[in-house]
Amino acid sequence: MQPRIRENYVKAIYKLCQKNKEGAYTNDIALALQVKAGTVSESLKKLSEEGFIVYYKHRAVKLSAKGQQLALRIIRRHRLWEVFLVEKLGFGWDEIHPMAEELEHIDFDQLTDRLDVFLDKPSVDPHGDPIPDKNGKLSKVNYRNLTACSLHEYVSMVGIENHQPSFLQLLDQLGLRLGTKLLIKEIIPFDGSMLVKIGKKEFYLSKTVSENILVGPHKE
Amino acid sequence: MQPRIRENYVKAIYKLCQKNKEGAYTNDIALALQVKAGTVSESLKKLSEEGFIVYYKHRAVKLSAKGQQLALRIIRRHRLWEVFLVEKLGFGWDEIHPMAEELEHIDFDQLTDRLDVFLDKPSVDPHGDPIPDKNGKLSKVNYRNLTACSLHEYVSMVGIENHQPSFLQLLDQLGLRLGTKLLIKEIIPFDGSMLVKIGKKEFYLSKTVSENILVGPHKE
DNA sequence: ATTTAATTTTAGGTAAACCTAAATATTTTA
DNA sequence: TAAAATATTTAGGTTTACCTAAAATTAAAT
Ligand SMILES: [Mn+2]
Ligand SMILES: [Mn+2]
Ligand SMILES: [Mn+2]
Ligand SMILES: [Mn+2]
Repeated sequence: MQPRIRENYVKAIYKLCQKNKEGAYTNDIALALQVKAGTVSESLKKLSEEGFIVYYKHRAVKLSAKGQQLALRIIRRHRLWEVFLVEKLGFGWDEIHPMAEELEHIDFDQLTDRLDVFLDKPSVDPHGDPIPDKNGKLSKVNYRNLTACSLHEYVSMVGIENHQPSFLQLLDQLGLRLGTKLLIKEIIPFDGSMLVKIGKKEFYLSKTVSENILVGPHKE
Repeated sequence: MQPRIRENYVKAIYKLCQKNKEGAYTNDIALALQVKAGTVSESLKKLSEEGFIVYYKHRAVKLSAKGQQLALRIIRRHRLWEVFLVEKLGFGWDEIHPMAEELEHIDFDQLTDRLDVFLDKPSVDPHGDPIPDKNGKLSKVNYRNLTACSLHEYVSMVGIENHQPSFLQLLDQLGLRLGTKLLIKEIIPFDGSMLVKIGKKEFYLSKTVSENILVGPHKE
């Protein structure tokens, strides 16, 4: 199996396993990779033979230790390149994903490690997602969803749960970026929206928006 | 035809055309790409249909205008990434080729152009090779071979004609890099070697070495 | 100008990653 | 628990980039 294709499968399975504890389902993998389910079945057999996944027919698949390692290497590269694109080349966080999707497949340990040093060993990417270290260790963060916060809480935006450009552009427009502090002034029971204060401005965030915002304590 | 494969063919043909004015021969392309001649014949037919080359059976092929454009885009990306790897990540000029060989295929105009700006629009790569501009224009340089220089000439190293790591490492060892000034103290008729003075040191360069060194006038 | 040698193309085949559609297995609903 | 719905796998087929070996062409050497 061709490395780039293997990598895309392994990464997709990794991401799906984070949502469904059970594992990744054939149809979901097919959707993620934009191929047909039959193709996925074939590929799963190969990935299993190669030792990257644990696979029993008709059951959701999980990554093996070897598969996890590979997934974390790809995610490390993806996120480091995203930092590069934003910090060094000045791209917006809504523009970088397709480029990182290609750059992540370039597999030279020296390149990754030197890039890491060049970027000052960042711990998170421009979307607030943590970057695995050289050994594939992923610092687990304890982010809360904005909708889980209580009235009058004062929090800081640390991540997002939706990476669509349109969502990122909306956040830009609202002046919401990583590190932005916000105070919850009011929670509207009717539609779940909330009134927040950011800097000097106050405005409403729809539930759909706040559901996709992750926050941490506003320790200063 | 898959973009990466097309790009490797087009680049190989471009390079071969620089040597043989006639064009690129099937066998030479096969050698450059490490495939069999039969495979090249097939591919040439496709590249011709796609309009990247001018192809008559049993004749050496040349790039069309469209093919040249593509070649220069790839070469631009290759050389810009090489500058990045050396200037920003601190790699040696003997280590970067395989990485650039992969990076050159990442095709986002914005990425290339911003990288160019980030690197201060370099005009040459770490090997002294000129970098095509955004419009594919390649400033043609007028380098002379060191062996073509005369006794007591004072010149500056501006390029090389051999990119093998072992050659680059030898130059490192001798303290010869781009911009190094050298004075030709003596030319030995017997083996074509020359005695050169670099800084305070003097030593002999074999003909094999000096044949692969390109120099320009030592204007200061 | 032949014959020989070298080069290139063509013909026929393989393997990988995809597809569609039929068959099978699992899960849900009645 | 049997039928219906959903999910997955399998079977058979396509395309692309590769291969080998034979055939055809071109170039070189008698
Ligand atoms: Mn990818
Ligand atoms: Mn990201
Ligand atoms: Mn390449
Ligand atoms: Mn170079």
